[in-house]
Amino acid sequence: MIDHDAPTPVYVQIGQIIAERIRSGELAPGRPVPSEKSMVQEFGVARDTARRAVAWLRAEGLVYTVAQRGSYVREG
Amino acid sequence: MIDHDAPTPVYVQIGQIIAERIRSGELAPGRPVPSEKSMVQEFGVARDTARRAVAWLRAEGLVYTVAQRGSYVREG
DNA sequence: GTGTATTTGTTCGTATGTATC
DNA sequence: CGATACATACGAACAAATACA
Repeated sequence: MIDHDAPTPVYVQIGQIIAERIRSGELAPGRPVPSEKSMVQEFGVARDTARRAVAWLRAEGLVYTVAQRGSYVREG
Repeated sequence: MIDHDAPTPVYVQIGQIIAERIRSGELAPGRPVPSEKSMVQEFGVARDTARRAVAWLRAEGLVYTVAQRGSYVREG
């Protein structure tokens, strides 16, 4: 799943996996994306890495984050 | 603000800027100095460099650091 | 209304790898 | 070779706001 030896940073790999779930419709607009904690568990990474993944998704314009709530798939 | 081409290391330049704020009274004794993160944002450097700046300020005896809390201007 | 769990926000500590000077 | 600088990654601790039983 995650390749720590790949040239692509782990946080980008995770971001791309989530992005694929969005693109495929598995994660529909308005729906919450996995929490940092669940990403830590699912991918076996540090919270720092999970946070970077979410930040990457935000930078890609795919999600938005609400403090103390979570991140959600952007509409449109 | 920061001159990456100067002979003085960037972390020292930042340390001197903070030191000046302390000397001028802008940062009073007991008050927290900017966090590593805010230094990263304000000066556009890596966290590593921000940490070196704080370490420099500690070495100069101007601040002390509390884990998971921050660094503060030394009294006296 | 009260407490507990969840979730993001923020902070410093540590280590590794790469590149440059 | 050593110092500097950046990027990545994991760890630890606490705060604050929200959600829920």
